[in-house]
Amino acid sequence: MEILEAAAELFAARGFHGVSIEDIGGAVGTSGPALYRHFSGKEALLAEMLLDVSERLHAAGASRVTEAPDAEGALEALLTGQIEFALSHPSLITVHDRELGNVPEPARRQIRRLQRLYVEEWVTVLSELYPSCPPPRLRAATHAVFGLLNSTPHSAGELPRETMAELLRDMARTALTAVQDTAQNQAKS
Amino acid sequence: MEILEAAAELFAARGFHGVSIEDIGGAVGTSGPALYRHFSGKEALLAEMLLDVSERLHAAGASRVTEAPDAEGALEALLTGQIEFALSHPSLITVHDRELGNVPEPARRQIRRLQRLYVEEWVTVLSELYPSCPPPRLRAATHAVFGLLNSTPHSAGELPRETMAELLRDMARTALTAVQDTAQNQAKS
DNA sequence: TAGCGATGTTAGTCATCATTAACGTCAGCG
DNA sequence: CGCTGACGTTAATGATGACTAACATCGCTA
Repeated sequence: MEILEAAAELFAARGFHGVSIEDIGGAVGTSGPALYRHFSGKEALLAEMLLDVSERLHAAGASRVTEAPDAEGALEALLTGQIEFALSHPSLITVHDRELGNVPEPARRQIRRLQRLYVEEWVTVLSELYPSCPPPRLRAATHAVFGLLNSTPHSAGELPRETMAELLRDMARTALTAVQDTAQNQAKS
Repeated sequence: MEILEAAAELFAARGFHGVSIEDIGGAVGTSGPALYRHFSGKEALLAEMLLDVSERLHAAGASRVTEAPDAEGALEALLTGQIEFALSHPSLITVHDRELGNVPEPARRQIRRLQRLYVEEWVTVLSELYPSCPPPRLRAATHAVFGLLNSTPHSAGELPRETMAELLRDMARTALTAVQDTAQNQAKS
């Protein structure tokens, strides 16, 4: 929906509370209250936006993973999917990890659930690649990789898209090989 | 200052516009307008907060780097400094890269300048380690590493602090070794 | 001890904003 | 033709919130 696109840009730039219904309306050529024909309110709009993102990430991840022949392939698929999304929709990525707190409760739980599932997809794949690594460590590593990949909005335009995608993929893949290096510290404690 | 600490927590949790002057006052035991004895306004408060963070990061980075014997040591110092800061002040980190847009213009430029200087410290050190890498690529890699290190607020409590610090350091260090792998692609294009 | 400067307090004031009301337009279809 | 439902529009309305005013308190020092 065009409205959600525009709202994402605005939310990413100024934050949920920094954007008025008028602003969003203005961005799509209508004025203000027209949006209530499409969304029951500002928070509902945000909820739908985040729900959609979480679903897309989770679903894309799931399908890519089950299609992969082995764990390495699955990781590759997850990386590619996340990078693709992050490069294509930087503002959605930004809003997705900033504004969960502004989603009202029925939807918030569901979004959290999808996010958790998505993280667990990564953790499952990583568990297979690094069986000696305890899951909490893999979870932390996963969040770190998300941070790395989602840095995209901060370095927009520094590099051509394909180059950027490769750089991120290489850095992420390489970073993950470090996850077991100090695993002994974790195991012995 | 206690006020800035409290405000940072609140801004990190709900965003600049999602926090009222009353909220901040309440968090430090006074009520609302008392804050105007210490700051000329809400935006000025944010400006001071971000300016302070940028200065601390930049200054700490600079001093650590000049003390280091070689480029490897300098990178190590930068990593340690950033990780230390990110683990100690997660909400400042969060606010620092979310709310620049809400800082009014005289101060914004200065914060941007400090941020740029800080990034350039990293790029300079990395240039020494990977001379064949063009600076834009190193800049993108630096932002990616920041993203990785600043993932801390998202994985709070998953691991004990020391373990987390080591994991982040190892992942970041390792990720950076990937920066030259595909550098040929960049060089030949 | 009188006065002052720093710091709070409570009660406005004035904007902004989400949301609703009341009122068109108009395409499609009976 | 005339209705209906989708979609917009421009006024309220009612909160909330930043900021200011007017008025304490109180430690300090002349």
